[in-house]
Amino acid sequence: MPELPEVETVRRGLDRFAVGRTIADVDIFGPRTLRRHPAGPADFVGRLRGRRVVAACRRGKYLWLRLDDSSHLLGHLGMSGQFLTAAPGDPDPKHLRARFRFADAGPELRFVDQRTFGGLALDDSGGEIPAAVVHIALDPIDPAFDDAAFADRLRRRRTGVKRALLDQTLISGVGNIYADEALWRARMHYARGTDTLRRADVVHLLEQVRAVLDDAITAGGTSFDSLYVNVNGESGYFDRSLSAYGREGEPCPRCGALIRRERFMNRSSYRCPRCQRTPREPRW
DNA sequence: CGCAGGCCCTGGTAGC
DNA sequence: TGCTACCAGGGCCTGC
Repeated sequence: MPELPEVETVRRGLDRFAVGRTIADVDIFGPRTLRRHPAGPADFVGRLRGRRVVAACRRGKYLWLRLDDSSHLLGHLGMSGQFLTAAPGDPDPKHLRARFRFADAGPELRFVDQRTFGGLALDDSGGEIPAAVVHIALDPIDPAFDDAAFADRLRRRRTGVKRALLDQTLISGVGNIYADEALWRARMHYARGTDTLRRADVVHLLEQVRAVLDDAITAGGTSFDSLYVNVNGESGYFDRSLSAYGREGEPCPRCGALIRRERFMNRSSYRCPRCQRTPREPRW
């Protein structure tokens, strides 16, 4: 599933593929992809025609293209969204949701999304970042991320540490996979109460979050192709590097105990029962 | 305000 | 074989 590393890989792809080009026309397929654009598809398409792409930006799992009139073409991949490139006239893939044609008649950009949790919107409210992104916290690889402020906020919470890592208003970009991986690296149980963490525990956890994100971005970067605007997150390029997530019944790479899968927050959590002991007062 | 849980969505697969 | 149930889970929304 696309989390920060996958979305960053897509952003880099869009940076090379789309920046500097002018949008000639857009096709929208189906009603769901623009559900966050209340003005509707005609408005969306009308505002995009003739706009030049100025920059490809990202915060957490949101990405957007800044356009030459200071509006933003905002996208979220959800669970299955992909941006793909194709030659004009190539057959439409299943689950094609949007097609962007460019004035240079070169390769087009397609938004493909099987499960339609993803979506697009156009924001021309004039802000530096799209209004829908304002409430999203900085992500931990943003140079402006404030470690001390994060530690303070986290320790004031009264919840489990994994819930907090998945809260995009506290720290963005971390999803189920990299939360489990970072907690495994930090030897921390997902139900550890945030209010029981010492400041040093938070610092250490944050180091593990950054390490796993950096490793995944590096892996995504190596598999990146100039004409294929990666990536669906299911392509598995980082799978071999996962230590706990998806490895139920396999030995912990650190201690050999068998990784467990547990239902938590209506999704699966993977942990090593020896390295990540259940706390005395868990906060589920 | 903080926090928890429901809901949206579809294709693959396990089980009967 | 064909049906049902379950699984993947990010983010918005609601209710307490």
